[in-house]
Amino acid sequence: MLKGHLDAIVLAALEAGPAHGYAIIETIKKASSATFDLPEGTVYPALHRLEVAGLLTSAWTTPPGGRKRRVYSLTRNGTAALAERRKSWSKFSRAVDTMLGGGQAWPA
Amino acid sequence: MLKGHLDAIVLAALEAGPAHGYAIIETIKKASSATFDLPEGTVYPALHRLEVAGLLTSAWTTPPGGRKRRVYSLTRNGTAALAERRKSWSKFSRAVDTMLGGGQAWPA
DNA sequence: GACTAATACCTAGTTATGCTAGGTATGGAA
DNA sequence: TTCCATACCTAGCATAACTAGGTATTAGTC
Repeated sequence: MLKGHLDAIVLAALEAGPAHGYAIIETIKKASSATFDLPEGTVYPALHRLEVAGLLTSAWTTPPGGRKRRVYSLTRNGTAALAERRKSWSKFSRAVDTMLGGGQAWPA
Repeated sequence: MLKGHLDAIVLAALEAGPAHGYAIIETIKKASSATFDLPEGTVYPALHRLEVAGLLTSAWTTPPGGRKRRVYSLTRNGTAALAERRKSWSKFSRAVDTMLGGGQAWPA
């Protein structure tokens, strides 16, 4: 369970530039050292949600000699939402760290 | 939304010693500087879940000149589960910090 | 040429979680 | 006696993430 922070992670993955769903999954997997190996059934619906919410836009592209891809980009609102999510993650994680006692319990 | 970490927080609140539901809510509120101001409808069912799962035990007590309280204590399994939760929180939060870019974005 | 793996997308339905919104009851203070 | 804080409870709702299926193309292997 990604525990409500999926949106922030997906938005963050798109901060560096537009990408398609499958690539986003790979990016998240690599960037998190495989801690987050998200099934497609998690990510695709999330992308749809975020697009409906106006935080992303998508466009179908067909690279030469490649398959059709749906490429997502952050909208202005998406960028703002990401900043918001970062802030609330920061607050949330600091509070949990405090509750669980220091938060520095397991280095490495 | 406590995002799946409610159990860890409740277990941690009981680490210092047995407590009843209402007190647990107050403890969590204070310890988190009111970041977590949990409604009773969140905490009581969670306590029941944790008891059914064998991580807590409860006993009704009536302090002299006071109301009946249900006091919860960590079981051996509860203590083990807390350690487990701490570990997975640590892993989870480090991964999210990395994804969101350093995690040190908003001090204070 | 056939098969398999990787790429690339999708959705219906299940599950769990946390919350809303209600309810009960007692003790102390105004 | 009225109100607030304490102290417990539950039914039902909303949402999130996952399972488990499906389609289709390209590249590589046998």
